[in-house]
Amino acid sequence: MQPFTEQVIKIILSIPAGRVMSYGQIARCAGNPRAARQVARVLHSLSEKHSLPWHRVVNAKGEIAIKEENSKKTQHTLLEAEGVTIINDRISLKEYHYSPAFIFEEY
DNA sequence: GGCATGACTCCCA
DNA sequence: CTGGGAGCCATGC
Repeated sequence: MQPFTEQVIKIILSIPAGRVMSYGQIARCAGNPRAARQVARVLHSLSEKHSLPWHRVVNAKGEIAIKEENSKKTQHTLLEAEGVTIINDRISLKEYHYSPAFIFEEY
């Protein structure tokens, strides 16, 4: 067993360029379907320290979840640079949603 | 142990 | 489409 936070970090690191995952799905893959908020919290506090590809993480609607305009713009730019098309600040989850080959079970 | 925090999600008006 | 409200729970002080 590993801390939920580490599971989350590993999953985020496993997201390939040009793909995105929602907070909810990351939480599910970490074995905790209702921990979407914890995922958010992890990013809020650890993204910079761990150099995580947080720009590949969006909310359930495929929109950029971050509030700060500056970072939001950065994420938008980074995603398009990886080939993700963003229409009306919305990403087509059908096309870009990523399902990891592994999944952490309940621990 | 208690309490606040959080870049969420789901549901309904 | 927007907005509000409830549920959710790991983490840190």
